[in-house]
Amino acid sequence: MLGGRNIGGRKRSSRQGASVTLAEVAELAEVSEITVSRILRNKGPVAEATRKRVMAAVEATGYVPNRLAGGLASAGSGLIGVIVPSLTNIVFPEVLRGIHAALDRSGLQPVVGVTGYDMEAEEHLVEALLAWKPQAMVIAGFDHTERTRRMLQASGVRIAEVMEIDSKPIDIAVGLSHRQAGFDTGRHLIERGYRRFGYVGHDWCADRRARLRYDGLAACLAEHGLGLVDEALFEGPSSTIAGRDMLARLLARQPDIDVVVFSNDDMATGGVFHCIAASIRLKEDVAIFGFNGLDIGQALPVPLSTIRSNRFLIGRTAIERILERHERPEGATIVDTGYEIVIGGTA
Amino acid sequence: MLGGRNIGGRKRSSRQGASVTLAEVAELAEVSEITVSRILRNKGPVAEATRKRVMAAVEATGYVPNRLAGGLASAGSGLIGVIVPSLTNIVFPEVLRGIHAALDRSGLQPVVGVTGYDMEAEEHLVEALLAWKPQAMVIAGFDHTERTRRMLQASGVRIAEVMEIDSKPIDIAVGLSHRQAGFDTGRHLIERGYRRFGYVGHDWCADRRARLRYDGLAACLAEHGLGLVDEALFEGPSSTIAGRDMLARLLARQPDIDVVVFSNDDMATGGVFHCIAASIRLKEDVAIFGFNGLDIGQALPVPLSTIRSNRFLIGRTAIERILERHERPEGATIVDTGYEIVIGGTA
DNA sequence: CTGTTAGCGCCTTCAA
DNA sequence: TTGAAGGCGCTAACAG
Repeated sequence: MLGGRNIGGRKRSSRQGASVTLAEVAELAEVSEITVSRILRNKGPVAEATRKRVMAAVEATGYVPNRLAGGLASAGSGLIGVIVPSLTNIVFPEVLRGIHAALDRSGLQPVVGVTGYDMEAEEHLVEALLAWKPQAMVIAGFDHTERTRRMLQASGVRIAEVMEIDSKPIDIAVGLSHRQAGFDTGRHLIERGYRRFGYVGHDWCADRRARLRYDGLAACLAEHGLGLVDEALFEGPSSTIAGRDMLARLLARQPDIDVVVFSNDDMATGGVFHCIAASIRLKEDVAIFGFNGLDIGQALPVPLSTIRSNRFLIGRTAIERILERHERPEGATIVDTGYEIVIGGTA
Repeated sequence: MLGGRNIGGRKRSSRQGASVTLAEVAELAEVSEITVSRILRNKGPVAEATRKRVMAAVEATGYVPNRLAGGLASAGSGLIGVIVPSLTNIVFPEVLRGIHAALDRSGLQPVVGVTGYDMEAEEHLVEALLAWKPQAMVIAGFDHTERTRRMLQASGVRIAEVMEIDSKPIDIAVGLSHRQAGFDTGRHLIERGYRRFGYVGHDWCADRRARLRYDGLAACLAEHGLGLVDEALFEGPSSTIAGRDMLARLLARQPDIDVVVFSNDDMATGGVFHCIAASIRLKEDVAIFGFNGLDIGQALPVPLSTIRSNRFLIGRTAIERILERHERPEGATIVDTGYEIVIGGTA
């Protein structure tokens, strides 16, 4: 086929992969490089006959375009930088899912960095990812070093700061108001008749959004002339075990608390487990309230009362908004993806 | 400082970011481009004075290297392609964690693709990621289309197929034998005196590894002259809710089953919830056994009996092995990351 | 220790 | 409808 022309004459670098280049495909198809390039990108007019010949050559050689070269020659790299603090906490993989869903078949690929809730690490990652000349950048939260902020600002590309909307973004923020969510938690529980509030939380240094919810809750209680009876804080990341242990500790100190607000569903699930194991009746003896609306909470023997944040939606929306417009607009934008109170059976 | 030299004279393309280039830094520092390049990469000998001057220029300009250009000019892109079937199932984020951990400060970045358990989608992803000329490729499982396998093979880069080791890899496999794990599950439970086995599973089309475990279990039972009394299969992805519902259904049909093996911990956790809600005594009335060894299982009111696979280790090991050697060796390698039976309290 | 030359593989701009 | 020339930003290989 194709006359079996020998394309071996060209001097080939002996480098990685020794992959087929546009030039080789062009030679085999007996057209110029640019014609092959045009056909592969569906750009500009091409004769059907030429297209067929070229596609055959592409097939025959097993050509895979080099996007490094493509990105360098044209403007965009076709990469999206994504920075999350953790993959352990299920909420971030869910944001990633949303990002992948929105990116599907766009020809763009996410390059993911994980900070481990460390702002220094984040700074290095931003620098590293910016070196790929990404089309855009998605980053969790507003907690950046001054230099990180400068780099993002100077990059000129679109920046989505996701998860929260309680601060002013560089470009666009997508998420929910954690402070308001905390406030609404308090109001909801007060309306349901609870008065003696406890709180079980995890490390705030790492998770500033948990702190915002706490602040909102405290503000709400204060507004109603109430306050937290007691709180138990775990010095580490949130986990089911931590929630279980901390609730045990809190109830040992304050047996007459009637509702405990947890920093998130993982912790709250642990609280539910403690109650089951210790034969404490949920809601009657003590009520439990979480945050996130994870699937696991709804599968518990008694469905967890909580607030559903929309992680998938956050990821998807961030990408959608960013792709709408390639250049960064003048003012900042805030997109509120909202939240809903999930009634459940534990509060 | 630096005499405030004007670097504006150079014609600048008005393209994306209009970012600072090596040439500009070089001009400002009054050295050649290659010198700046060397300094930034710590390659070759450089006078301390020059280094200082160059670093100052880098600072002053806010230079960010362009890795597209760097990758094109040198051999490696500095990208690692990673393909997973899902981010919903927590095991894959855990593998990603291992990958990120091993990549930390290596200067390599993962580019992640998600297939949704779809081999067509996987094929597109492999093609797309290969276009970035990745240094290596990590991909979950052995289930690829013929073309996918050809592309991976032809790429010449190192390929790690992770999660399982029950088939022959293209280059290197890192994971555990799911068939053997299933077999050992059977043996362990038989040793503990269980005889009337039930099985609760999820969609096998998507999750072939669950199928392998099932086959191993069945083989073990057969070897002991036993068989599954009954099984309940959920037509969809694994989830806690599904496990809960399916166990309810199974026990309604077969009240005298004494142990139920679940396709994984998510499903098994649902099973535990069903028992708690229905006041079925775990182990006495019915025993439950999972697979994965997730944290959630160990935080349950009764810790789940299960098998711990080592997802983090799988991800980390895959990267470590791959980075050991840049060229793909002749023969295939298999790395068994093993598993342990977690005794727990449900079986 | 530093610079020169010559690409990497592709795409943009112009011309035919 | 196709092609030629030049360059994207960087680095390898050799000089000096």
